[in-house]
Amino acid sequence: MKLSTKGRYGLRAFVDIAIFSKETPVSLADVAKRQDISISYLEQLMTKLKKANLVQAVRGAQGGYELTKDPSKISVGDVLRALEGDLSPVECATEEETCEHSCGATGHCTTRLVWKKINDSVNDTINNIFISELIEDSKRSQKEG
Amino acid sequence: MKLSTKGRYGLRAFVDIAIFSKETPVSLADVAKRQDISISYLEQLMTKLKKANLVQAVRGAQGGYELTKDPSKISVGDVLRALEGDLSPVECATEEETCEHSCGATGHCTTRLVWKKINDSVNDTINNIFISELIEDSKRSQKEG
DNA sequence: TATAATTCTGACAAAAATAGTAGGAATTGA
DNA sequence: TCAATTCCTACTATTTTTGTCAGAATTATA
Repeated sequence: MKLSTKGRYGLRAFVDIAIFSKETPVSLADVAKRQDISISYLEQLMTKLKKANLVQAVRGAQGGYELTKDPSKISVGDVLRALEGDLSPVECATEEETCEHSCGATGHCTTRLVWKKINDSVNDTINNIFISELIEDSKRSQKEG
Repeated sequence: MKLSTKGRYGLRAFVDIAIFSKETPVSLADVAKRQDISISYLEQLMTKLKKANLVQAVRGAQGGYELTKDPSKISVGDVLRALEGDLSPVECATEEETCEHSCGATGHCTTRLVWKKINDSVNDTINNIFISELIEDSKRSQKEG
């Protein structure tokens, strides 16, 4: 049940961009330095975030990335799903049909209820944390630290 | 964020044993047939469940496995953690120290709050589903189906 | 216009984790 | 004794993860 580095690095990078792109776009070189993630890998992550329409790129010199919307309108769930795909603990937790094909259970699937509940609780959680909150949190800790 | 087959098969196998071991222990051969999981693989899973003191084995002919406690006293969380280890989405979600070593963040870690919240919600969920409920659910669906 | 700073794209590859299998030893009820 | 069973230790194929690399395309600026 571990999140891959895509999700972990990606969310950090996203928050970094959110914080530093207020006036001008942020280059991946800058994100890479601050977050200690290679530029190449960040490029992969950005591809996913662009497809999900969460960031937009400005190409060429002085270019970089910026958010497409206000950070208060983007949830952690949006970002993580863009990076990791569906976060459900098993395939059949999101499908509506029976899960016979995926778990081999004939007829009723005893454990499906469990997977659905896990899925719901994870989504409830991450859909209700917004990037703006993480930015605030970061600012607050900078003052304190 | 997928559960491995250890967790998926293991929980199914566990519920199977819970249901069929009321009077005599259940052999893995029987579980294997009903759940369509190889005996060899089940053996691996049982090792983990035994270590966690959730099942006990009866060796020799007519032997098998049975639960160590009443199914109403065993949560899905107990079983899944025995099979998968810690279910937290990242390493640092359960540790108390800073997570500098695991995520590379210097100082305050912006995203740690997120991982902790996910971790808490998953654990809340699975700690409050008991094996007895899954058994009831299974019986109910047998009557209906 | 030349150059440097960027993103964009696709291919590649090492390492780690997953998902098992295989063989045989040990135990025990009938 | 023997058949059924758990126990234990290796082994291995496949898949996923975690990146790297090379170079093309784009664009601001000197």
